[in-house]
Amino acid sequence: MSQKDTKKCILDAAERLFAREGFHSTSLRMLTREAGVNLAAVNYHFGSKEELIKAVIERRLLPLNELRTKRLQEVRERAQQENRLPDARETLLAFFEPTFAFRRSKKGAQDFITLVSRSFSEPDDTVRTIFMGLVGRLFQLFYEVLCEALPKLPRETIYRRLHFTMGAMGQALHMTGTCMLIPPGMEPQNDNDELLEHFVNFIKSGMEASA
Amino acid sequence: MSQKDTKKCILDAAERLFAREGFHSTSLRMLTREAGVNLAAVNYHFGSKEELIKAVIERRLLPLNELRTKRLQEVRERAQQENRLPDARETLLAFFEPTFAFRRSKKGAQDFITLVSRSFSEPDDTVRTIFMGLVGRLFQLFYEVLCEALPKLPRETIYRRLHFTMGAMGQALHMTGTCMLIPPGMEPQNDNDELLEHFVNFIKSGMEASA
DNA sequence: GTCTATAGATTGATAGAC
DNA sequence: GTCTATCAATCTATAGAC
Repeated sequence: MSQKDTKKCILDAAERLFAREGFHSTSLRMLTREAGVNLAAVNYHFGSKEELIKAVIERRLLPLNELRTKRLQEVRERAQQENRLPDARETLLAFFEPTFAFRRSKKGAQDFITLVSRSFSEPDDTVRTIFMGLVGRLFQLFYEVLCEALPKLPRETIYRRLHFTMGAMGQALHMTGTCMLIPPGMEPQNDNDELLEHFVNFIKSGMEASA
Repeated sequence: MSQKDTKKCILDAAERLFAREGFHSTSLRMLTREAGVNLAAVNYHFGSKEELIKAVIERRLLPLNELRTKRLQEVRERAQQENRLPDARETLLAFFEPTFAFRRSKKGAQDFITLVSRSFSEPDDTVRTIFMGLVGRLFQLFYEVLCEALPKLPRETIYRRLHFTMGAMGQALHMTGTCMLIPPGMEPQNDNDELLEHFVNFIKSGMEASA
């Protein structure tokens, strides 16, 4: 197996296991067995278990964040050129369309989503610090464009609502996974576009509520 | 130390450490040292680490769920007696008022909230299964009263929005903890009533959005 | 009921042969 | 780069003295 394949196999297995079993519950033995590589390979290629989780998160999050940042900047610039305020729905879509699209884009994306959704409330410093470092500037931008789109609302109100929104997003993104309520006879709909539509409707209405 | 004190010390320390370090990262050595009791005390009093986490969750959640259930049933019965539909805001408050009040009621409540917020996306079967078993019927009731309050909306829409809501609640409840965005010069407001008010406004608006 | 001591298993990491 | 073998530390759980 080439070096590149080995690294990729480890990253794939780590993504799957860290998401399904948790970071601490996943041992390197479990992980390397699942990846079909030698036990020593993780430390050789990544240095440590901590460096591995960092690599797992960065592999997916860096490109996704770049895309979301670009979309948000476009919304802001288009509004400036047309001498108007950014539209709230456009702003939300700039952030959530790439996010929900990513969810269906790649093998392992659902596992990654689970991993990230949990990072908001992750107790482990390693994981949470890595994650927060990667999304901080993006969230700041999202917050600023939202404030421009909703100039009548106090900024603290938007700030709070953005937190609520991020929590809601976490649930929305892994709704395909475990559902907490299973009303009899109700099949969870997993169509991605429909889910995004429902989600943005919900959030837009909540965001625009009078303060 | 009396038997009762020992059990309580263990429960308190477990609540704190499971919330702050995670279930798997907390060893019995760490836990019993923090509690000021002997290493063997956990297994003597609770049987195993798994039984301990169950006891930690049940101690707080059983009384809280009883209260929320009672409040929801009252909303439903009052509407029936007055021959009208339940009010959406009343329904939301029946669930969230006790929840947010609990957050400030007891020492250790904030740690417990952290623990529970994370349970929605908890990878560990032990924790998630215990938690889901304890809230399943309550969530079902909440869902039903909401459907009665919002008869114009498709039930699947309410079902989805209830998931979003639960995710948002998780973020709202530990907003006192780590904040992801810290816009310069903005001090997070931690007044409980105000947070509840903001939250219910947000959720009510999202819940009532046309489908 | 509380303690010490320890069994028995598993962990992350590394040294050294190939 | 990949492997085996192993170290040193940690873990949960328990046996047995007091």
